[in-house]
Amino acid sequence: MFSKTCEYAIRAMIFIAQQSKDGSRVGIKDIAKGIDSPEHFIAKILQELGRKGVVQSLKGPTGGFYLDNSGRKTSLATIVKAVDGDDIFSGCGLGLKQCSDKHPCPLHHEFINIRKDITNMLNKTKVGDLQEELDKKLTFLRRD
Amino acid sequence: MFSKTCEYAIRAMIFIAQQSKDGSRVGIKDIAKGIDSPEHFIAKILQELGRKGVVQSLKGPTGGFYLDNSGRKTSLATIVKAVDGDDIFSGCGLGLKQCSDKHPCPLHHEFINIRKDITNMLNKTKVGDLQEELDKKLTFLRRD
DNA sequence: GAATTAAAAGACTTTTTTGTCTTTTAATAA
DNA sequence: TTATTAAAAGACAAAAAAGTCTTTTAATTC
Ligand code: FES
Ligand code: FES
Repeated sequence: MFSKTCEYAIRAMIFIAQQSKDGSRVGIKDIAKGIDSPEHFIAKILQELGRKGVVQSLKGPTGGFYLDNSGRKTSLATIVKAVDGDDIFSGCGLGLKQCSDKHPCPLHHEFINIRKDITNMLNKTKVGDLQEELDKKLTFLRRD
Repeated sequence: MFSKTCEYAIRAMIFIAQQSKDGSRVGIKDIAKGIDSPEHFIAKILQELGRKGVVQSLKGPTGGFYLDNSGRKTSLATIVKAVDGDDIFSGCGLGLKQCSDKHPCPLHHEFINIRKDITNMLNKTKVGDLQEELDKKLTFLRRD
């Protein structure tokens, strides 16, 4: 469904939302541990998200990654688009160069319903909502 | 959603169903042209599907790939499982090692509905059904 | 201002996926 | 039975994704 990069990105965003909700920042090492990802790899991913304005960061002592209240309202769709592009939102399920109602592939009619459900789900699901459930220990970012 | 390999596999299966419905066989070159895929690559994919009994083939003159009436009832789920494994049917959407109701990731509750829809769709969609729509020129296996 | 801290940048490596090519095997046709 | 045809097998190559490491830049603390 998502690339490994994108899976890490989503998990990291939720973790950062949780760890920075008091206005503090969280470092790469803690993020990597918190979501069970390779440290340098998630660093690279977050730098890219930083460049695109999806996550905030600050260098130096007390520095790290954080999300403000508006950042907490970021949808998963925003993250997925930034990392994986919009293939999942508009691409053909059977790999034709273009998905089109006028020139549909054999799976088109079955596929567009699912694609719409995925799109709706990603659009309506916000990082902050997922973080709240995480706080209540109803969900988990890693297996131990 | 699916790997390139799996996209080609599904398209090839539908094409083979179409071309072999009169009891004849279709060669690799025609398949590659018919679904717009690299010739040697789809050959390799179909060999693997052949080993797993998902498609039939015969060597020599008048040889090629074909599907009998029972093969035409093959579901997309069978093809996807043979090629991509069952990650899409049971894997965690955020990449945790295991998807579990007892230890759900933040996306679990949103994701399992979509996963169930995908599973149902792949199980109920049969190669033969898609081939019939293709015959009516309602759908297409390639652009141009 | 100097030392320290932590992210940014980017070069590099490994693994996986995708794609290509050549040789072998098996079926048919003459 | 020999030539021909077409898939099977498997080695090989290229590209993309995933992961690692080192150096640079920018904050903070002393
Ligand atoms: S054309 Fe394939 S999903 Fe629309
Ligand atoms: S645990 Fe992640 S989808 Fe079920």
